[in-house]
Amino acid sequence: MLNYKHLHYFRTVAKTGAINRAAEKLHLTPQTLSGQISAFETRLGVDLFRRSGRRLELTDAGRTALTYADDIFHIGAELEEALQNRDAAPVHPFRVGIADAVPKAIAYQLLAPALTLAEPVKLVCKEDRLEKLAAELSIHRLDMVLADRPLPANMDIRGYSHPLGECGIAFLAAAAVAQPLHGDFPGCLDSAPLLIPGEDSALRVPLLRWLEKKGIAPRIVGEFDDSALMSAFGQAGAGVFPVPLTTARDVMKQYQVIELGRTQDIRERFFAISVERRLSHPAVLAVSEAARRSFEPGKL
Amino acid sequence: MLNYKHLHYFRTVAKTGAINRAAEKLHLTPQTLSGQISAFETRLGVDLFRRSGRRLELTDAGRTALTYADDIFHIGAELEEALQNRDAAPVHPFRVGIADAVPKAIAYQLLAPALTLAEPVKLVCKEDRLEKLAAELSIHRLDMVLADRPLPANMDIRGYSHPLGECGIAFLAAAAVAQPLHGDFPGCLDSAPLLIPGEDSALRVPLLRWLEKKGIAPRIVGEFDDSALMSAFGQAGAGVFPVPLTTARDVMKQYQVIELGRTQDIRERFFAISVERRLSHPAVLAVSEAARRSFEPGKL
DNA sequence: GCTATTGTTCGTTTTTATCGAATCGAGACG
DNA sequence: CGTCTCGATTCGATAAAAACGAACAATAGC
Repeated sequence: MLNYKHLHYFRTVAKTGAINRAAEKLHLTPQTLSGQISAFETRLGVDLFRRSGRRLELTDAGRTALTYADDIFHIGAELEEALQNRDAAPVHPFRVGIADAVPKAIAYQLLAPALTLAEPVKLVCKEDRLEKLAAELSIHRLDMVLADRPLPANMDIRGYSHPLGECGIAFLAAAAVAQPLHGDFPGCLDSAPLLIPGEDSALRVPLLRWLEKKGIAPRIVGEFDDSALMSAFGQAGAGVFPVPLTTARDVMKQYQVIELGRTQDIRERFFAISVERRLSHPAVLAVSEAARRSFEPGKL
Repeated sequence: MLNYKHLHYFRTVAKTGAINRAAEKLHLTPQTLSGQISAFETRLGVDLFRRSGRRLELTDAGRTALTYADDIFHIGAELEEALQNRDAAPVHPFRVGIADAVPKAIAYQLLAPALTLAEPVKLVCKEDRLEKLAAELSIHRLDMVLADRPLPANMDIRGYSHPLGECGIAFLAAAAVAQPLHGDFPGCLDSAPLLIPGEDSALRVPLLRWLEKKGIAPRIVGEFDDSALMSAFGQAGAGVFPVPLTTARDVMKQYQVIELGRTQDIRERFFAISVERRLSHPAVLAVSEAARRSFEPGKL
């Protein structure tokens, strides 16, 4: 029988990337966490982490375990909520799925218009991998999905992807990281520490290709599915990280990082995916219309 | 934070219907289980069971919690399996979803041909509600879904429903239940205790309509999503229960029940749902072809 | 080569889960 | 109506687990 407490500990460590931080988050001491993780690995008979130096990184098995763990605790949270709100008014909420790769600030920016409609709507957000969200969309458990790419063709789902807008990207970094870099942008990125989006992001491939074409070879020190986590690491000085231009100003302010440079060659795009060809849900409509305005070139 | 150990205990009690039996299954004493369940309810702030006499029955909240719990432990089991078979040969298995409403005997009958193919296939079965299975089908995590209805139109999934066959149904009951009934079939069903399929079953509505049209008003004493569970209750003398004719003979033998009568007016149908229009997966093809033979009228 | 940081090991303490014995309540039965 | 049985429950004692403190090992940065 799987130990779900251990699974939870594992997930926290995997998400934060360090036993230290996870221990703090869980209100535990590092030695406890270390022991529990080892016990978990022993019971499973599989190594979840590779100990490289004093650093922990997920093994292949760890990565698959993490995706399952995400599912499990996601449903667990839903369960709790379902039981709490059991006697609440059965209002039909506006259910939006947000692909992991979409920066939270963008998601907010895109969704905000839905909250200012004449009739008040209850917004229910769910974050997950696009694949999962699309499946939920197909069985009408979501009204809309926000993603950084259209609905992939290999998913046999009747859905329509409405482009919301696109923009270039900016490269940001903490001052301590930016200072030592020499040369102009983008040359200064050469051999600089760089954080890149994870495999689920549509940005990843164009970004790597752009670097290659420019003859720039940064040191890729981290890979993040979640852009907020990437920003946090960037703030801490882990490396240079890309953000969509629409949010660059806010990120710089919030995370106290500076801009190294920007390019319009790499385009970050955003889509609203719905099952209806015509956007009829008033909230979906509001989001879609507002998006066109907010991505006007003048604003960037 | 949800206590997953408690959730597991809860699920076992809910599934077995009694603390006693659950305790035995879990290798625990009843008093432990009782205490842990109470603690769980207290922490959740919701009653999961209603204590009616010395019997336990699920509350409304309990029922919803159970469906979530099923999901959670289902994924948990998948996780364990995924980690165990990590170094096994990456054989691409034949992944079949079986809607809850499909009797297990039928599922076996339909799938058996896939196991006798020239090249051996590894069959992976997953049971769930049709809705969930269809979603997994759409993202290619299943090759085929067996259901008792075509793909509902309100799910916006590109899938094709291939009719596998159909048959009438038989009404079975334990001898002790059948004896006191007077009159011919179907009149004898009037005011008889009857078990019916749950809401997810395509059979439910036609069955109720048929009874109404015949002017028969049985006492509906139970409702089951799972036909095997229904048969078990039927065997124990809970009431008369319907089964598809194709399996009537086997059920009568296995559960020591007798047939009250049969009708061809209510049709139980079976479908294979796949994402491809043309059935190309050899195993899917084998299943589909064999189905036509096994449902020949002569065999019923 | 120091030093701060990060993860681990070991024995002890605290918390949680479990059990045995006894109790309660509902239904069955003479 | 009492009595018996069965299932759930309460309570204090006991066992298992999780968590901690202290000490240690390894590494990256200075």
